Amino acid sequence: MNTYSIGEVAKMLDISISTLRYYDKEGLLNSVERTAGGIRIFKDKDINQLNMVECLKNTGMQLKDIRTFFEWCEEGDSTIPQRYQMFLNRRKDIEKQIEVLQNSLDLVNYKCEYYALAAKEGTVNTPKLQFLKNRAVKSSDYVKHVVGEN
Amino acid sequence: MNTYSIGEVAKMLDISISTLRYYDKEGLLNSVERTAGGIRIFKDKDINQLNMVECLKNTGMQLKDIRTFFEWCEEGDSTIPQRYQMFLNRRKDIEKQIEVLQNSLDLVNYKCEYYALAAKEGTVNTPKLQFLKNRAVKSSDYVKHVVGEN
DNA sequence: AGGAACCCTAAACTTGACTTTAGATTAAGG
DNA sequence: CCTTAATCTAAAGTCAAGTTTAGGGTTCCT
Repeated sequence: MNTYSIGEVAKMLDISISTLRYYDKEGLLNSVERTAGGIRIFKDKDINQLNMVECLKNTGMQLKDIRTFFEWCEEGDSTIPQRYQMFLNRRKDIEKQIEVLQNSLDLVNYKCEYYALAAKEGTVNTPKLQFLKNRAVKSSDYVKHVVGEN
Repeated sequence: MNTYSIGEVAKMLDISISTLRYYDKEGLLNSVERTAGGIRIFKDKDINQLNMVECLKNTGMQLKDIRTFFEWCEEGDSTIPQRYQMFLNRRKDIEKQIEVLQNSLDLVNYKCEYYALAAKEGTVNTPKLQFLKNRAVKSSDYVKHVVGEN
């Protein structure tokens, strides 16, 4: 089993040392060991847990909820239902986020087209842009809803 | 042209009144008019701008950058290149975010399967779960990278 | 044994995006 | 005119997720 200092972990995972210590304080690194002198010794298991933290954080989960999940894991099989429910919720949440982003991407794609043309024409006041706008508005509910003058 | 009070706008867009005032203070509502007595009068143009704010916020943009964009819009055609570049950047950013979320979703989907089975078995210590894990790890680089014990 | 490089904690500070509070003003209806 | 609901501002407070600072300890190498 490999071991790593906090500095090594910071480099490996591209997380700052102070963030790692902060995570520890917040209970996200329950299992890191220490030397007799109090210095943290990270093992592969901890690296793994940190990867999980990053992943859950990416989905918009708060640290305190991630911590709760790890606590459930430590509590053992009795918390399987909670953990299952958490991942079901997470799934719904992520799907919703992707949908929202996809809508924004539709609008942004339209804006890219719009400004590419505006850049070529040197102005925003040209009939070609009206044409573009009409086309976009017909193709997407979200674009129709948000598209403005600029 | 319709006009709306701040309270009406708040209800229509499901944004709190204090948030609207905060946006105004932060320069995101440059064009709202006021009565002689100083009360805000929102027009459709402002509603539109607020929709744009929501959209850009959804993509993770900061208010001050959204404000900069609106300032560019007011400056006129000379800022078309900046605006174009902004939307190109936004597009890249959103695509990256969707990718990250998709990876997390892959892992979460695996976890849902995992815990569905664990819930049925009443425990996490069963050979069936090992089988599931091996299968998942073979199918996705990201799942392989993050999947841990729980 | 001594020094460089690394690590430690506690506590205060930062940032972004709001929300809350307090006290005053305005607008609309009877 | 008077009340009442809605609005206003300025300033302080909140919350999450860190970062920074200050002042010490620990390890490793020679």
